[in-house]
Amino acid sequence: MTGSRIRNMEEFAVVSGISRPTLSKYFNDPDSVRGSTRARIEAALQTHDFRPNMFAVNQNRRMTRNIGIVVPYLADPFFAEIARQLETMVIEAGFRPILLSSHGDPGQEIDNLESLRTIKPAGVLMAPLGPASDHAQIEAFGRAVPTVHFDSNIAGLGDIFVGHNNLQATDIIVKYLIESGEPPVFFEMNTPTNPNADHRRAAYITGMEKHGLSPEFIGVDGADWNFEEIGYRGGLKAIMGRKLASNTVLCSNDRLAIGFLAAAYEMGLRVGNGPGHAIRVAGHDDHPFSRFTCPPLTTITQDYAGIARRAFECLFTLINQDNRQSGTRVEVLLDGWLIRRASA
Amino acid sequence: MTGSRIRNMEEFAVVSGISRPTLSKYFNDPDSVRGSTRARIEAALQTHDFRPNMFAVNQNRRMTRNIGIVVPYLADPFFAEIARQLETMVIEAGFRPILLSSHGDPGQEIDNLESLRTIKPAGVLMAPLGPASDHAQIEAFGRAVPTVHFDSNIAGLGDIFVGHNNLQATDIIVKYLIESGEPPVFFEMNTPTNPNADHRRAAYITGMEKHGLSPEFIGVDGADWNFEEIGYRGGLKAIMGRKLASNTVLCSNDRLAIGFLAAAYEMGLRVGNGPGHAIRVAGHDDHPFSRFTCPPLTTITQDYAGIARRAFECLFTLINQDNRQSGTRVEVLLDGWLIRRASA
DNA sequence: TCGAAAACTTTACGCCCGTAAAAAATTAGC
DNA sequence: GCTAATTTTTTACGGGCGTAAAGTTTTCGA
Repeated sequence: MTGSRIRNMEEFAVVSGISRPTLSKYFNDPDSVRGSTRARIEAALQTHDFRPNMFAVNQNRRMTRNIGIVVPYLADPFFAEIARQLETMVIEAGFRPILLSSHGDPGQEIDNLESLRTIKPAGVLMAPLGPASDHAQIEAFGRAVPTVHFDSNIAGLGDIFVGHNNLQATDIIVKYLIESGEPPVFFEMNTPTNPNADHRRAAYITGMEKHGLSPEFIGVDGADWNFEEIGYRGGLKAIMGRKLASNTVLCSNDRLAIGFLAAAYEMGLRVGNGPGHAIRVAGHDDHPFSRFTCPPLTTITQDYAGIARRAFECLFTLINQDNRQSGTRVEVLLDGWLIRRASA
Repeated sequence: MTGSRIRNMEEFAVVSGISRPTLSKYFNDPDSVRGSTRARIEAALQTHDFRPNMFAVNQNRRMTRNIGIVVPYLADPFFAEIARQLETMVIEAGFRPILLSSHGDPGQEIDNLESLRTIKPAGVLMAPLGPASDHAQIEAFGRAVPTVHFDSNIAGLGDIFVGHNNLQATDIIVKYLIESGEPPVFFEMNTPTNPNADHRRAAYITGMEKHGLSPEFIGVDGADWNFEEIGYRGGLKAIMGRKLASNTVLCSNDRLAIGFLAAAYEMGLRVGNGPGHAIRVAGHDDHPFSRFTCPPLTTITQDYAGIARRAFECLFTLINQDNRQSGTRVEVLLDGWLIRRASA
C-alpha cells in the first residue's frame, strides 16, 4: 500500500526485481514458479498492491476463467439459492462467476448470452426460461461455448442437462396423498412458464391412473412470475366456486401453494391432516420458505445442493475435455424426497 | 449469420466497407455516425454477426460501461428485488451491470470489490454487510471508484447513501400499534447483522417514550442470515416462556415476523386484530412474501423502487461530474408507509 | 566440483481496439 | 454549382499483457 501507484506489470517488474514474463507466469498460476521467486513476488505484493489488468489478461488468453451463470428470474428464491451455491463452487474452483438474470424476459435471456459471448467464458451454467426461450439462439450459443443446462430441460439444448426428477418426485407425493387421505386434485397454471410444470402434470396423471383414479385439475390464469399471487387468486376462486373435487390439493409448485394457503386462510379453511381440518395442501420444490408457512407445507424436495454440484462438476469435465463431441447429450436427473409437514 | 466468421473489427471493416475508426465510433455510440453510414453498418451486422471484443474495448477506454452492484445476500428476496430493479435501470441506461453477492461474508465482500477493481467500473452501487464489513477496505475502494451505498448506512463510507428512513417509518407503525391496541414489544436479534436494526430499535424507544410508555424487548440469538428460522425459534421460546409483556409484537423486520408467525401458528395463537385473536404481529420492510403470510402481515414499506431509482440516479450524476469533491457526503432517506393487513 | 536440468531474463511480436492527426470525401447551405 | 462544414478514410501509435525463442543464471544430484 505504500510507494507510488503501480500502473502495470512492467512497473511491478521493476519494483519487485522479477522479470515480467515470470510475473505473468506467477499470476497465471502461482505454483508454476519456484518457491523462492514466489516468496519475493508475494513480498513485493504486500507493499505495492498490484493486480493485473483483467482486460489485457483475457484479451490474449484463449480461455478466460469466467463462468457464466444464467438464471431466468433471480428474485425467485429457488434460483437465488441455486445461484448462491453455484457461485460459491465456481469461486472455490478459482474461477470468476458472472451471474446474469433474464428477469423472465426471453429478449433479456438472449442479451445475456450475447453479453457472455463477448467475455469469452470458459463455460456457462444456464437455466433457460423454457418454452418462451429463443431455442435457435440458445443452441447457437451452445455450439460456441461449453454449456450445462439445469432446471429447465429443453430437448437438444446444452451439452448436458442436470435437473430434478419430476416423474419420480411427483409419483412419491401422489402416492403419499392417496394413501393418507382423499386423492389429490392438481392445482396448476394454465400456461406454465417452465417445462417442469408439464412433467409434473404428466406424472400426476400416470400416478393417479396407476391407482385406478381419474386425475382432476384446477387451472389458474396468469403468465408472469408472481406465482404466489396467481396461486392466491386461483385459490380464492376455486374455493369460493366450490370447484374442488377433493379435500386434497397438490400444487404444481410451492410458490403456488403458498398463495393457495393464503387463500385458504382468508376463507377460513383449516389446512392440515385429520379431524378438525377442512383441506390438505401439498406443494413441490421445498422452497426456502415452505418451512415457515402456516401450517408448514408438505412438499417434495428438489435436491438443490445436488443439482448445483452435479451441474458444476459436469461443466468442469466438459471444459477440461478439449474435444466436445456433439450429438451426445447427457441428462442427469436427481431424485426428490418427501417432506412431511403439517399441511398434508 | 452467413459468410465466414468475422474475427475482429479489421475484418468487419473489410466486409462492411466502412473504415475501422468509423466502426469504432459506431460501436461506442451509434448516434455519432451519419444515418446512412449507420444503416450500412447495421446491414452488414445482419449478415456477419460481429461484436467488438469487450476486453480490447475496455482496455483502452478511460471509463468502461460496467456498473458494479454489490449486495450482502442475494438469496434474501429484499436484495434480490432491489438488485433486479437496479439491473434493469442500468441496462436501460446502456451500461453493463455486474451483480455480485457477498453471501454474508465480509471476506467475500472485499473479494467482490477487488474483483470489481480489475474491471475498472464506471461506478458501483453497494449495500454493505454492515458492522461486519471491512470499513477501511471499503473506504479505500470508494476513493478509487464512484460509489453509492444503499440500504446499509455506514458513517463515512460511499460518496452518497440512499436508504430507508427507519426513524420515520418505525415511528408510524409504533404510533399505529399504540393507538389501535396494546403498545408493542420489540422483537429483535441480539446481534443484528445490519445497521437498520439499530436505527429501528432506537426509533422504537423514542416512539414509545413519546407516548409515555416504557419500551420492552425480546431479543433472540442467531448470527446468520436465516432470519425466518431465528424468528421462529425465538418466537417459540418467547411464547412458551410467556415472556411477552404485551399482546402486540413489533418485529424488527418482516423475515423475523414470518418466523414469529409460524411459531404463533404452531402454538395455536390466533394472530390478528379484535376479539377472538390472541396476539398482534407487525413487521417492517414489506417483504415480497408478507402479503401471503397467514394472516397477511401488517408492516411498513421500504420504498424499494424509490431506493433503487434514487441510488441509480445519484450514481449517474456522480459519474458524470468529473471532479468528485471529497468530504461532502450526501444522505438520502426515503420514507416508508404503513401497510395495514390482518395481522395487526 | 561438475554438468544437466530447471528456472529465470532479455528481447520481441502480437492481440484487438481506442484514439489522434491529417488528408480525402461527402453533405449542407445558399 | 460553389464554398464551408461535417463526416469518413488513411495512417499511425499505444495500452497491458500472453507468449515464444534464445541466452543466462540458479539449483541439484552424483
